[in-house]
Amino acid sequence: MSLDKSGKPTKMRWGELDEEDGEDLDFLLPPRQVIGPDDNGIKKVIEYKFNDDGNKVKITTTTRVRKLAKARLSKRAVERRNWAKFGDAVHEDAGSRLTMVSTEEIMLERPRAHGAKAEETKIAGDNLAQLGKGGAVLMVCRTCGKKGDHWTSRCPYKDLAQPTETFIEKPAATETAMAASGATKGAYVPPSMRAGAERTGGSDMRRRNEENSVRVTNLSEDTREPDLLELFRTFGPVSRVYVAIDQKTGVSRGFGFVNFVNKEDAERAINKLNGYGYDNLILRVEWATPRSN
DNA sequence: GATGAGCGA
Repeated sequence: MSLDKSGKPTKMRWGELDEEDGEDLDFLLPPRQVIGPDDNGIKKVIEYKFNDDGNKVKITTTTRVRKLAKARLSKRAVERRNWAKFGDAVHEDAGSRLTMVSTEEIMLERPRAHGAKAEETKIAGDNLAQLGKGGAVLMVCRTCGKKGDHWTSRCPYKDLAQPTETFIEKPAATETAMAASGATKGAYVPPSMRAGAERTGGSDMRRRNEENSVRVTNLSEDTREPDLLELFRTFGPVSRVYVAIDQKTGVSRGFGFVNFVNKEDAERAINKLNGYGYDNLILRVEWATPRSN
């Protein structure tokens, strides 16, 4: 309970609360201040009020912070309690509410997938501008770079590892690359096409994607891609696994494909796993014939 | 016995 200097209770009773004479002159009073709690757990609150006679009264409330609670706090926690408050909490009585709902507005920055948004919009705008002029060729094959002829998926060279000098010139510098292909600023240039990239002899051109493809048949119905990967990865890096699934029933069709990065690994896998008992069935593992498309 | 899905500038 709080007492003022004369020993009279200072807290107003509920009944008295709204019965004062309308005037609210509280803003004329000095601000309320909180001191402590000090090392002994003593906390003082100094407030000023007008009493019934309209005189300014200083009210000092002294309380003892519960020792028990304090004892439970770690040293670090006690230390944190003494940190200076910031934000809206500055106006809060220390310890009056341990948790408070923030009324502050906090702007969150949205993460972007890649590149700057501003840049993207600009690019889109440029394309639109070109469209407007009617001169834009939007169909550019990403494999061979040919414009207006076919999509990447229809590229006659899509199974080849890299475009050769036959249909795309290797630029001297990145800037030239962008200028030559008419690409917008910031377009991706694959490492193999960057200036200074070494070109391995044209003869050992490796096939892309579909190469070192191994067909696995006689799989049990519940064999899934992770299982296949688990089984085949012991031979070397695997670039892709696929298990044919019946689109209607969702059931495995009993065969799949595994693509190896290295041909030798694929070969060893075929030799080792063909005829290998797996899930009570005997696997057949052999080279896959290229996909017809 | 059997050879794969899907997207779009």
